[in-house]
Amino acid sequence: MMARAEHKAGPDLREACLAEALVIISNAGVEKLSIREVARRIGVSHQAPYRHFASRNHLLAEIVRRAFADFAQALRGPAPTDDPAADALAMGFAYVQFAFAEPLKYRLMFGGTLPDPVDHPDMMQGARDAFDVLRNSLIRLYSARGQQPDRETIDREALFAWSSLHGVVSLMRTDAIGTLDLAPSARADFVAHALRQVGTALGINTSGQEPHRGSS
Amino acid sequence: MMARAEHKAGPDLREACLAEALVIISNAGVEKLSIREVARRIGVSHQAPYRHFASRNHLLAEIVRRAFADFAQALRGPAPTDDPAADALAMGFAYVQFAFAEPLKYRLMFGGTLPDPVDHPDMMQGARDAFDVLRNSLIRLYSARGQQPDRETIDREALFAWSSLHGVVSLMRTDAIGTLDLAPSARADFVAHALRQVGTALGINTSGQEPHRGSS
DNA sequence: CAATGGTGGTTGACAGTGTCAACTGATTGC
DNA sequence: GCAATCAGTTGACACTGTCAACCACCATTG
Repeated sequence: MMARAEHKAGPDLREACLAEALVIISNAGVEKLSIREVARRIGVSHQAPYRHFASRNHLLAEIVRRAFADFAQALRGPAPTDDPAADALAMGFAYVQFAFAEPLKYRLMFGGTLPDPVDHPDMMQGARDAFDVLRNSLIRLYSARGQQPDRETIDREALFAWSSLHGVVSLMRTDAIGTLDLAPSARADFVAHALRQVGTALGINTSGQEPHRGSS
Repeated sequence: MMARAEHKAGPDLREACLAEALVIISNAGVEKLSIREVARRIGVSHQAPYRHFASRNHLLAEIVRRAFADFAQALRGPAPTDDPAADALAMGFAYVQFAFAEPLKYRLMFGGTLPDPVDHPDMMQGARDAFDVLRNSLIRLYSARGQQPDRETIDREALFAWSSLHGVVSLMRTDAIGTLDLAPSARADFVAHALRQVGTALGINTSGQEPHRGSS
């Protein structure tokens, strides 16, 4: 009688799983992601996803991998002009914008609940790509000043820039910032201000824009 | 025959649970923390901890609360001298040092898997305290320069400093930094360099220490 | 064409989890 | 002395990930 529900999703069950997993994560958080729930929603047996993902973490790792890839792409987004300083700032904005436009992905990438990268070597490829984008932007920046810093210097500055941006976004997203009783405008300006400060530390003087406190 | 194991822990079962939970978390990560495992290790029934904690998250929230309290204490640690700039830098070091000395607690606080602060109002008290410590340090810093910035400015700068430090530590801890192929010395100097850069952005010129790149 | 094997799906178990409910033994206040 | 409360117990229930065995189909070969 072949009653058995007609082998639902076809060959794209893998994609369906990934899509549904994203829905779950965005609704209930990553820790609520369960393979059984994914299967249930798709209308397929609880074991079916295991044909496509060796474990829950493998499913999650694939989602994270794509998130990193998107992230790297977003950083590559602003086409380079002939002003490396402006480009660097644009990349900073792109970073923050991505974090706000795709909070889900961002949280996935930097939220700390990643599957162990050792078990999922490809997962972090996008992270490496993104870091290269940042490195290159800094190299252009230095080179426009007639400097040719060595790799250590570049890596140091890149790490600093990245970590500052990450810290900014991270504090924004953490509930920590919600529980601090901040002056309202401070919270609003926070991102722009932090970007400006990072620029300052890297020796970019935000063109035309006078720093609003007189010192230095 | 009163065989029932002699009501083990006494009134400090609560403390025993917290201690054992810390062991579990440090060995296997926070997501492996389970009330049943805690109970099992202490040698008590799987339901006993519920006398002291309404749920697994309440147990976790108490651990997090103490971690934040310790953190605030660590930031208060360096006694203020008469050099606010040096004090601010010392606080930066204290921040990073805490993160390295107590990676477990730090990960708990900023790892992103916190119980919802709305359900655990006291949990973040230490975070607010720590932020106040930072605010005060900056106020002293400005005031030593003869400035009296308003609260928005202070909050902005405090957020920037905090987020940068957090970003630094966060990248250090994330496996992300492990998967980037960095110049080795860049990784080693990273923290010191970032602290210096944050100081630069805040207008602190690290005394006697010439910035190693010539510009401005 | 028939046998074969892989591929994608199924059901059924098992151990582990959080948590509700009902119970028991001791301690304590009246 | 006795009721109440506290601290811990056992026993369930629903949920999870994952292993194992099974089944249906499709494409391949012989």
